[in-house]
Amino acid sequence: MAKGGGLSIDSDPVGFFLLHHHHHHQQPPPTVINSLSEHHPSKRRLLPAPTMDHHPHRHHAHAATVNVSAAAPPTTIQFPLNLISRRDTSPQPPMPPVAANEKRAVIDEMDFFSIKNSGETAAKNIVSSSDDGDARKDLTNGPSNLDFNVNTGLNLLTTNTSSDQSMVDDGISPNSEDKRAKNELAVLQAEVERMNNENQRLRDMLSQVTTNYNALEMHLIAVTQDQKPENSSENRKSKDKKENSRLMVPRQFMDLGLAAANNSDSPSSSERGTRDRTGSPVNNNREPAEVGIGLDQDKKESASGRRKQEESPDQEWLPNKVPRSISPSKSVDQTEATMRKARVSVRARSEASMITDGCQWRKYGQKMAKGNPCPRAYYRCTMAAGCPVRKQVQRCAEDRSVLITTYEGNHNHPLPPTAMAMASTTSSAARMLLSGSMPSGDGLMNTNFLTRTLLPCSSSMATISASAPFPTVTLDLTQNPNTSQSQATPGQFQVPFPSPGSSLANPSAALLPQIFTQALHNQSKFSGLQMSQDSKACRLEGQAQVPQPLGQGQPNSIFADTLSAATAAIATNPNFTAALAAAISSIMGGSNPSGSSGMSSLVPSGANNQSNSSSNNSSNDNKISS
DNA sequence: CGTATTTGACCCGCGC
DNA sequence: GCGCGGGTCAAATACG
Repeated sequence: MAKGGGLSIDSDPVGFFLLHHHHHHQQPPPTVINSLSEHHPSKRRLLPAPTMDHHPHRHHAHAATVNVSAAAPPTTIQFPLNLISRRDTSPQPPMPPVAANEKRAVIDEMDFFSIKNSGETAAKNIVSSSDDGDARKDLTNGPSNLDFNVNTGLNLLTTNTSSDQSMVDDGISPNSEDKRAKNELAVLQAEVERMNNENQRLRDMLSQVTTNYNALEMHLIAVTQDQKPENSSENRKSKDKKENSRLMVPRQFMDLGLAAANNSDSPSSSERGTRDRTGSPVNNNREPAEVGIGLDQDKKESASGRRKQEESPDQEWLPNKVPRSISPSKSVDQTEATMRKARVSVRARSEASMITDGCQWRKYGQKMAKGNPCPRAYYRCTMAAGCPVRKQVQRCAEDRSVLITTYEGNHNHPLPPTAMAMASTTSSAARMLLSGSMPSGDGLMNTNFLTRTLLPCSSSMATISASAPFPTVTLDLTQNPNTSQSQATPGQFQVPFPSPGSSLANPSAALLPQIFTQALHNQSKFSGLQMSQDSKACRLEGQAQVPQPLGQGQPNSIFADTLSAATAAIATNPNFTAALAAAISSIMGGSNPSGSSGMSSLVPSGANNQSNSSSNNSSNDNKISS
């Protein structure tokens, strides 16, 4: 890291300045300098190079740095997401809770997605059991793990109550032993009861979800019928899709995974010209088509967009982005102009300077942001030439142990499975935000939808903020297992993992974004569907999206997917999994002849690919600083 | 020598 | 119109 932290630069300002003059601009040098010095008085020389690591102590806590939603109350909708259980089984070694502000061992990156880490179990299994349609396998594997986990929880509990055998060994009288046995029994009974309750609750939730699904399906059917005239082929496709979804919910999951893996189609785009100041405008037109990523545009905007090319919205993807602009003419432009870049922000406790998300990043800038003593680092994806994806990494001002990573844009290249989760998360979130830009009706609905879908297993908090600068979805992985939900869900064993942060390193944690993504994605599709009757838009979505799973272009599958996502989310949580396995499989079985297969496919599919190839990729994984 | 990082300057939108 | 602040560029530099 500390590559000689900028010693030299001071000397050459002149030459530098000259070179930059292509844009002879207003600002007289002095002003700039002044302003800089003003803003960041000390920072300049003070920050040792890589700064991310150095956090003196907390000073003024202040605004959440990255535009994490926190800012806008009104536009911010919070809902329990629940994807991850903090506790996830993590033999996870590192990271003592949080304490270590001081002596952070300079871990370069927190391995967010690597599955290899510490033989992860649950998540891995879930993921790995794959699509080969061997449902049984999945079930068997899954449950076993699940059971294991559950048991673990119980044990812990019992242990807490001092019911361990070891105690006996310690030489306690038979009497006490009896007592202990009783206690244990009581505890177990309580546990059982709790489990029952939880089951009940979950069952209810499932039924609710199912109901919703049906309703949505009906709705979708109605909608699609309306659109029918458009593209016969398209329609047919969607229809098929629909049927598939209905019959084979599970399959969809698998599709998701595969699609994700396949998404490679866009590589060609890599040649998208140097998006530098020079080329940006020209290339832009084609990019979208080739790359086919709706968000790319955003990206572009961000990258070269600054240069102000913004108003050449390609109609092609325009629909995607600004689907439902209300007043066509103006709104479109405005939307364009205002086009905000959708972002996904992940808050996680980490001592590392950066989380490992499976991509390769190159740092291209670092700046002090107002209100946060910690510098913000800017990274760009380097896995492909023109990849527009950027991310910002910054420590939270209030809690230096929290690392805030904000992603922006879609990758225009194939991603390693390990990177899929985050990538698809960002793209989906962005899409959702953009498509659902309508704060009112749709947005709300969407949110509710999502919320309800994921509610069942909420443990982490997701925040959607459509508020200013950029619409942002924030995944807060720093919070303790959900509040409300946890209580509602006695079945959750929170004991095991006191420090949520550490759990992030777990694979299961890694699934969160993915799950979330799927939900968002589906959801966005849904909203998109509603708003845009333009079949084209639909098509674009189906094809273009790189990271996306594919089968989803079709409307009807949406809910199914979401459901799947939710299920997957649940699956990530061993506790829930155990409880839900049966229920879900039964439900799946309802729509699909083979219940078991349904279940199996559910879990593994999306994640599946990930885990499988992850092993390979892990090596690839970003190596940013070090 | 090639690649990655550092870091001041530049660009641009926004609020006053 | 100006200044602020966020984001990006790219020369200089460090590193392997």
